[in-house]
Amino acid sequence: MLREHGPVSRPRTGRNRSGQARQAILDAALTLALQQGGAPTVDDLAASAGVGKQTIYRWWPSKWAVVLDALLDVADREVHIGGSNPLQQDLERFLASTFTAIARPGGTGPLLRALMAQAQLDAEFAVLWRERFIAPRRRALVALLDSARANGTAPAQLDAELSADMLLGAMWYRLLVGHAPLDTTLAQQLARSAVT
Amino acid sequence: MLREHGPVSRPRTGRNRSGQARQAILDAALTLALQQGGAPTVDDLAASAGVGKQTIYRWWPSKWAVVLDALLDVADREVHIGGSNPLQQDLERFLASTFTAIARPGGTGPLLRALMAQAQLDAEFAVLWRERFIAPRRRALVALLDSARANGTAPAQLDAELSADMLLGAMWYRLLVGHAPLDTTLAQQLARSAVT
Amino acid sequence: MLREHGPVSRPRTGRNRSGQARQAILDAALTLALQQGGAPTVDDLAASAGVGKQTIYRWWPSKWAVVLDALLDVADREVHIGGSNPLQQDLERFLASTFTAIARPGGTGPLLRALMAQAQLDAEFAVLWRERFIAPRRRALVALLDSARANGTAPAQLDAELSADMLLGAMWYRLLVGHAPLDTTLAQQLARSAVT
Amino acid sequence: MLREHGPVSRPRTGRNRSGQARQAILDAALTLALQQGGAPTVDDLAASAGVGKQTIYRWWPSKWAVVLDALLDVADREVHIGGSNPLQQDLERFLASTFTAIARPGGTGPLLRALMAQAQLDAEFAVLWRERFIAPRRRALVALLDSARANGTAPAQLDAELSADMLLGAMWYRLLVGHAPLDTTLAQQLARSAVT
DNA sequence: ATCTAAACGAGACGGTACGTCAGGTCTTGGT
DNA sequence: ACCAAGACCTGACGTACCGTCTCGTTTAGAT
Repeated sequence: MLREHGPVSRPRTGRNRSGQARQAILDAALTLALQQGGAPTVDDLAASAGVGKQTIYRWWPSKWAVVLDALLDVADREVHIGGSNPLQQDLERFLASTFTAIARPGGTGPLLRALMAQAQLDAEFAVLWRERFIAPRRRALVALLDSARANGTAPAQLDAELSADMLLGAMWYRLLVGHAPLDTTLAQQLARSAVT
Repeated sequence: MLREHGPVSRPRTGRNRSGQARQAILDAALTLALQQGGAPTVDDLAASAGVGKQTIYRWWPSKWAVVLDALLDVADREVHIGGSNPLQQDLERFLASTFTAIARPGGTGPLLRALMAQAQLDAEFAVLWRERFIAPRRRALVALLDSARANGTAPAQLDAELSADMLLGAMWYRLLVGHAPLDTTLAQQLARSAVT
Repeated sequence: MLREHGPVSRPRTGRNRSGQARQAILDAALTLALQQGGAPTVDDLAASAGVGKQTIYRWWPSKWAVVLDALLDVADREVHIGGSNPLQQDLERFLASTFTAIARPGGTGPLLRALMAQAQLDAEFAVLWRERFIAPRRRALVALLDSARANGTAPAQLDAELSADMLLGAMWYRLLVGHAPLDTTLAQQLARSAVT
Repeated sequence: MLREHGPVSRPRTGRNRSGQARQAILDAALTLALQQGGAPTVDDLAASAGVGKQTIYRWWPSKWAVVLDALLDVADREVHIGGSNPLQQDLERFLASTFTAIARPGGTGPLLRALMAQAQLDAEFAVLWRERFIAPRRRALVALLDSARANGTAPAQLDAELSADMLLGAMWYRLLVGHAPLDTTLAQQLARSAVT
């Protein structure tokens, strides 16, 4: 949902937004997007949600924003953030759970690839993508690294920003290029490399 | 150009003109692609090259393959591979020259983003992209890292494959997300992190 | 206003119909319709009248019915029916005044064309159009012709129904096709042709 | 076919217009239009003709122009023009054959109504309609009336233009209003009225 | 003075059709 | 034989209106 109104300026009248339609759209978007590994056509999305196209365009600037919203509703369900254990352990768990959510059958991998691709082609969506998906996850990782340095389980000279880019970069690079899998082995290797 | 003809078996008349068309297509592709930061429409490309659309599809499977070819013609012109100096020095030069070619005004950054995006949406192009662009560059970096380990300027336990993914991953991650620039500072940081 | 209630069966409660809204709708309809030479969109009509769309659909079956009502409010203001003079004179006056109301700048011509057009596309509206606009005017003309035959100022063998169709037909044909103006010359010619 | 090129200015290259597609479009247009008594949707028309929508918009400014072209291909097949017999006889035959083509089951009546309606709503189409359909038919009738006056089977003072408007006007008025049928009785009455 | 019910402005909703854009294929006539 | 020009089919897009369906508010007769 993008058109959030601030504190009510004018007494709203008129029919309220249909939560039913909103949810049907998000559900259909997620289902179709996971099935196809990309955004469905707007017509398919509307038809599958039992909704008029205008209702989609009324609330989202593009179908990609819908898919992003749908994704955000389910993302992080399975991701382990941690923060109180030795860094290598927390990091490995974080990465492993992330990789699993992405790479398992029916996982979000194809969807993430399509969304990252769309962010390259559509500057307007790029903003949403960066601010609502990429940045929060990167911030969480940076925070994890910083707190580890503070409690001594990470080297003092560790640069959290740089490490985050290398860790997430390796993940995305593998996901986008596909030359090697995102598996637990990789999670271990990355976690170990971060603490040395 | 993908349908490379073997050594010319029979003297051909139209060949001269064809080579002319091929170059016009590549030139137009590069010019338009750099201008727009993405692939032009096929009609625009053909018109701008003074060529029929069919002539494009006769030699390339899609306009993206054209753009890739055009990119390969100019890529690496400015990239410093090295190999005989201490790793940190070679690596920093390699990364810095790469980043410059990408991030300078009129650089290939927007083009790389668009091609990486397209590789996510088009499985056929993904193969070309991986084999003709991504893999060679990754191989060069892995070779550099391996040789450095051999001559002792890199730690013995360095995992070249993993390091390559982290280094290139960081680069692509920044390029695709755009949260921070690809500059010489980053090159230094990455080079230093690789030798520790 | 179409939904006339019969004798009150049950004691009515609830807010009364707003005469203000009704008039605002008719005014807006007439203004916009004359401006644009056709029916405005329902949204425009409602907005321009400061009214909800439902208020329109509560009282009229379609926007066309609104425009028809608006037209009936102003039609015949300037039309001279006559009946006591020689047919040619009465007829000429009737036709001339009708033509003027239609063809003068800001006249109802464009509106009549649009309504006749809509009657072809919408069977439900066709009934309204025929019964509330077309038929009364045709009846008036037939009555005029019949009374003229009775008082001897028209030929005894004159077929009033046929003549009415020819006179009104010529008018509508010129209005709809636009190959020649609806002017006083035409009124004279038609009036003369009717009495021979 | 609307985009007639003048005398060839530049040697034409490129694929020629597909006569097959053109005919398929016209056939589908006629079939669907007669079935539905109006223009089909552009999607239906394209699908039914096995053609892309763009192919329709490439050659006709609107679907209505297509339907008009389709109608012109079949119009006049059954209309008897005459010209060498007494006016009343020629006229009656002309009108009767016209009425039959319009009013018989599966006739062009509904289509003519829809086209006349569209001409009221779409100024661009109105030009086509007037010039390619209405005017030629009116000219034929005027010529018939004029020649009859010349050979003495029509009154000397007959005004061919006015009579044409009254005859065709009566026809269109009945067709558009629908208060009475277009039958042979009407043809007789109109023919008789023209010669008195 | 309350209650009930209808009409009201507002505006979101499901739908239909529109006209446009781009991709990749096919066909013609000129060189 | 090759090629420019360009017509073709396909499929998706985003927009314009339509007529219906809520909202919460206002108004007026019945209790």
